[in-house]
Amino acid sequence: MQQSSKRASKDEIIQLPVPPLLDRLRQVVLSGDYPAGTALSETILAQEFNVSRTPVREALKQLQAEGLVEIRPKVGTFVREPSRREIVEMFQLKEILEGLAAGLMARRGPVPELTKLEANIEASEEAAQNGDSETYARLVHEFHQLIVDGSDHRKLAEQYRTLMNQLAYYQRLVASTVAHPGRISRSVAEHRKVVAMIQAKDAMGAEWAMRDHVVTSAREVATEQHQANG
Amino acid sequence: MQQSSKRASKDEIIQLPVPPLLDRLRQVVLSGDYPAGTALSETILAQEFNVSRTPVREALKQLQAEGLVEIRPKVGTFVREPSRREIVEMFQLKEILEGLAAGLMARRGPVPELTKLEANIEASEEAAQNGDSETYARLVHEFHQLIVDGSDHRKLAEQYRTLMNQLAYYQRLVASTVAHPGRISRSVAEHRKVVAMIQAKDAMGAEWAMRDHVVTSAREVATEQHQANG
DNA sequence: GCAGAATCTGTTGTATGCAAGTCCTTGACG
DNA sequence: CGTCAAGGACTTGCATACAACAGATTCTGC
Repeated sequence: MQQSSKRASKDEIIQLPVPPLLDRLRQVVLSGDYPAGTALSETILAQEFNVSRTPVREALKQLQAEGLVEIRPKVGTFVREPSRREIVEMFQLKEILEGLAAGLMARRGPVPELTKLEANIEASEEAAQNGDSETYARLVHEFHQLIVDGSDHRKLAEQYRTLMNQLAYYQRLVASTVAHPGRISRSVAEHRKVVAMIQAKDAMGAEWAMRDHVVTSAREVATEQHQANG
Repeated sequence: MQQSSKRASKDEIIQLPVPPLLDRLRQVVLSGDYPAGTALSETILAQEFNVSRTPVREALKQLQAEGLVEIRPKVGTFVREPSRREIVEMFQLKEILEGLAAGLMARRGPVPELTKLEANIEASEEAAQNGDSETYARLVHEFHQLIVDGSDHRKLAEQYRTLMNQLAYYQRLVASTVAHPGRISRSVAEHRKVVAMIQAKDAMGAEWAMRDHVVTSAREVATEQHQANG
């Protein structure tokens, strides 16, 4: 009896009652409520979450390792704003990570994610025709995530997640800017090509189609951003 | 007077007297003195480094994020041993990271690292002819590091470093196994090809030459390992 | 009015105490 | 002899107290 309850707590139910402090703090930073440069006081955060400073401090150090905050010794912790250079670098990493993922997925053959990708493309096309940019943005995000998940590569997925976390605030900025009308159909076509390559088990073709798509998207986003700033 | 000493401490001399605890603890884990699975008691480490448990605890959490140790809640901290699957995954990441680095370096044109690479190859050839496997191993490590440094990509370099840290203990294992006699000359040839592509500013060629080299090396290492175990 | 020094507030960094949990060992019992 | 339960020794997790430092502010002398 005691054993059964213990086993249940070791599976996954233990995480449901209260999410770890680290995740809650990460959500605070990623929520965007605090703009870049905002100071995050350990004391205030501790009161906010009804814990002492010690666990808050440990979590903040983790977030610093993830690149989400910057801890200036003896001064304080601040929400970090990636530099232009860092953003470029992160998109380059995004390119090769997703490229590897697509190639690996092509090698795996028929997996559940492939079916979801096909459904995703159909839904994307429909959203594009209806001009539903919000659903379309969600589907694009889902597409890239399906590629990563379908690669069945844990370390890749982990690095990809931290990378996207660092790009999250930037993504928010560009999400508001509406893409060129022609861009959407071209983007869907690129998605189609990636899926086709995976279906054909053409690993190299899938990798390059994916990388090409990421590069094109990033360039588009950069010009949008440039136009918005200029 | 007091001000001058303070300014000196703000430049770079402050880090020389005593390296940060995190780095010292990382060295402890990477040194290999404690085999995988060894328990690292916070109390003992604290006494060892003449500090309290709190900073030790923070550093250990960082090392867990880096994948070097595993913290089992309420049980203890242990030196982590990557699974076979993780090693395969990390070599795949190594492949695309170094590939990207080589490609970026090709795009950069003449940089100091390129000259060092040429010198490295000559030295490698000499070490190979003399059968000096120890220097050769060191030069191989330097070659890969030069590629990464020459890419001038900070985020890549950072991820590469943590990746190689996780592979460090594994590298130690295979470093003892002597490579096939024919492998060394082939490896040097692959290095030559990478450098040639970079000199020719052929980014794609450099990327693929580098990736091919990494894949070949990894496969060689894997079979060596397999033979040693079987 | 102004330059510079002392002060004061708020922050982080560290040490320590205590509670809670895990695991091993020892003992009792069938 | 085997099995299971209770106890103890060890660990981590958290809360709290204190010291040290950075930055802003105020005060003083001119």
